[in-house]
Amino acid sequence: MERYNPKKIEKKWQDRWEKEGAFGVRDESKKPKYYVLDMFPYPSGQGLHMGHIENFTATDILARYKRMCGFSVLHPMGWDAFGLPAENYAIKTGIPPQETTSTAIHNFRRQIQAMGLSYDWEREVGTQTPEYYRWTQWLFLVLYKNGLAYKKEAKVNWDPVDNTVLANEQVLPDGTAERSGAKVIQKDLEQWFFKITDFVQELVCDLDTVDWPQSTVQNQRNWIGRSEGSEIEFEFDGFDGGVRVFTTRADTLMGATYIVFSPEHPQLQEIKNKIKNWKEVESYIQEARNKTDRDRISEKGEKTGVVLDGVSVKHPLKDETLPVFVADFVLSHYGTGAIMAVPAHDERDWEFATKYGLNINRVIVPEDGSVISPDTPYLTEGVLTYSGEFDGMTSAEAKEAITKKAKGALKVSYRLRDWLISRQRYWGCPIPIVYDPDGNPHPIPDEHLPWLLPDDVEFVPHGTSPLAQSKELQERTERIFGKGYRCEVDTMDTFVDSSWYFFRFLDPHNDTEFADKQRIAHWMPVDLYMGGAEHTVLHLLYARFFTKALQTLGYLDFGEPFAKLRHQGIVLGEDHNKMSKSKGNIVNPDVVVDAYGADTTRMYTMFLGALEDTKPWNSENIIGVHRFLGRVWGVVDVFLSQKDAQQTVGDDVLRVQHRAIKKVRNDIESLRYNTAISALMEYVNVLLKHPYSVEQVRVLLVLLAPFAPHITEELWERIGEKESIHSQPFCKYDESYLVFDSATIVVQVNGKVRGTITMPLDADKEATQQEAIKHSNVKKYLENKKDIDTIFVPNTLINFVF
RNA sequence: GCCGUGGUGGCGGAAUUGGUAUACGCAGCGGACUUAAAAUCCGUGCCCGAAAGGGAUGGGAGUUCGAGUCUCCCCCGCGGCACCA
Repeated sequence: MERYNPKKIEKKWQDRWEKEGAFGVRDESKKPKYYVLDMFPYPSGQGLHMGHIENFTATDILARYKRMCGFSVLHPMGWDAFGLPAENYAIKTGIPPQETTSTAIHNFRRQIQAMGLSYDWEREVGTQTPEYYRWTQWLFLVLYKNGLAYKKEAKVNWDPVDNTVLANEQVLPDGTAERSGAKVIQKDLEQWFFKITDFVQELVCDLDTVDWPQSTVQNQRNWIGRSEGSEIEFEFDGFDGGVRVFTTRADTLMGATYIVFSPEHPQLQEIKNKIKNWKEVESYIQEARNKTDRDRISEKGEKTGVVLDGVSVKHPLKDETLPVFVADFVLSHYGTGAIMAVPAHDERDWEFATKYGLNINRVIVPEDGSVISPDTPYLTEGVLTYSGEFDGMTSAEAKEAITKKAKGALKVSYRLRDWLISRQRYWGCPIPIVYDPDGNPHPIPDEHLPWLLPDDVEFVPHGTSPLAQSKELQERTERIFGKGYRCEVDTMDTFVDSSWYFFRFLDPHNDTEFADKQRIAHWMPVDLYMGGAEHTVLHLLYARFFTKALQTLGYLDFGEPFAKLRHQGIVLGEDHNKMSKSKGNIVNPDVVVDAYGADTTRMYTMFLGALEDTKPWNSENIIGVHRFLGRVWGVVDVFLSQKDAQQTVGDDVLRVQHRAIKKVRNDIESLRYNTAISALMEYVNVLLKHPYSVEQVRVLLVLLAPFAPHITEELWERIGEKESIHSQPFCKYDESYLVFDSATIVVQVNGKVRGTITMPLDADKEATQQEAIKHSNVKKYLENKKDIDTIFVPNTLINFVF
């Protein structure tokens, strides 16, 4: 038989699998289901990167394994195809995004097929197709009709380079846009929002019910930012009404010395005739409005504010009045938009109080009675002092007691805000809303969906949405709805497209529903979802929100879409840095596949290290996996040439064989592919040194099939099998081969290893001890020793201690 | 600053409940085959030491007969959040 040459076999099998539709779902009803899903890629012009290869290979191994274990496996692939890069490219070159996207998708599909990935191509979806976005629009309208999508004027993040509004999530901590890198500015615009905050409780609680990486759950929690506290009212002194504040430290109420409004607080307008210095206050508010949240902080931490002249409030539990300020360090969108300041126990309030010469009343001391510095705020909880009847209480006790006494209420606040989905861009899903001549919004009726994206637009941005220039769109709108109607010209954030695609895969060609109810009931939730950790906040939060919204509206009977989630780690360049064009360390999958074949590329990517770890690529190490496949080829070659000779297979070989089966099974189930591959290597190393027969060859090929689908299919055929190896049942192990009749026991003296002995299985302490002291290297340490204790662990270890 | 996560040979990395640290692979070294090279195969393989032995899992302490694994303190890397009261 000739040498192993992947070029000669991989294409052959890929073509055959495609022709036979080998990986479509069959037998949906009889077998247990398994839905294994990849985060679908944005089809960029660069083609697949190593992260995709790692991601897709990992799920492919599991999909193939589950099929062999008798599951009906749903394993689809699609394209998150709307988005800025294609549009920006169009602005530069004039080539329409439709064209570049279609080219990119072709290239992605070619690369994916060259990897031998077992997707069900019948179910391919692309978010940019009218068949798909028709249902994105339907989803928008469902939310709209149920009050979960609304339009309001809002201060929004405006990206002056991409000429679009951004979600908070798309603005980096330094105040620049994630995409363009431009400094984001503030602008007041009418925008569409989804009411994700309606589901905030479930979004937090249900995190307890999913099998997700700890860090991802934690990131979601951080983002949602739940905190328990109290709402307490401070009445105005001399006129009706009061200021409600939110605090998590009600225990410090007796130390509150002033009140601060955020500049956007609506109550300021209501009481403006009481404010003697309104002019000054108003100009401060105006100034603050022009700043981003980021700007407000980054001014070297220096806090600014203006006192409200003529306004003060009564302390709810003390006979005191407190001054009131407006200051932009207080956020309008969190809590009640106003705070009680306790400078003795809050860094920000301390800073502000120091600057403006305000009172600082310490009311908490450490529980252990230690002395604290008078020059800094004391931030930790402790015991109350100077708090009248509450003195001596701990912070925890006082929070409730003080809230009650002050006629406040316990309250939970969240950091999460509603999701702004309007984008002033072309290459996205049109928002299916028309405005009548009076400017009132109306949903576009179902019969006009999909509401098509026009193609008579220029791509160069003008600061308005590109759709506004489309003659066809305006004519269409007036033809259908009447003279004077105009339609919404913003498109949706592409995260909307990608937040429900996992439903569409269940029923991609359905033109009456987003997906058939029975199919949803059958396949959901996703059993394993795999993708990059960069989506731990946005995509996953939005997908969970949609699922919960659809559940509430009766379309689903579950609230969490992804039962189990895992992230593949980042594949670094050979220099241990993140792959990037500028570093010139990008490993191109096409080049690797061309050099070694898909099977080697798949296996090496999995052999790099633990799936979830960040690990560097190494172009020298890959040869090891390639050699391994060459040896597998050799094992079969030897078998074929000696087929007629009678081979006696030793028990040692059988034991290794069954151990390998068990290890490979367990490791695949727990996604530890690197060690599964090691086990296969050990098995092959043993076969190369001992006689084996057809059984060992079959086991080897079946175990290896999920990892290296081409070579195993080829060799399976060569040993005379007629059916595809990928429809064979996966190997089972026989426990009796894993039980040994003797055990190697480690002999230690004072905890140091001095030798090993072999004992019958389950030998008792007495027998083991007697055998151990005969060991020459042990004997010399035990001579002339008295009071020897013996620690004995059956079948494992004996330790002499003195 | 807060939350999470990680630190093991020259390199990538293994190590069920605490029980022979370094599996598997790369590179290295020695050898076989070959006119030669490539490819392939066999052997070797943490450090110090001639050996006996001793020392090693970021650093330091502790629990234990026994610690990569458990506890505490510190250092460093990575990810997230950060004026959220």
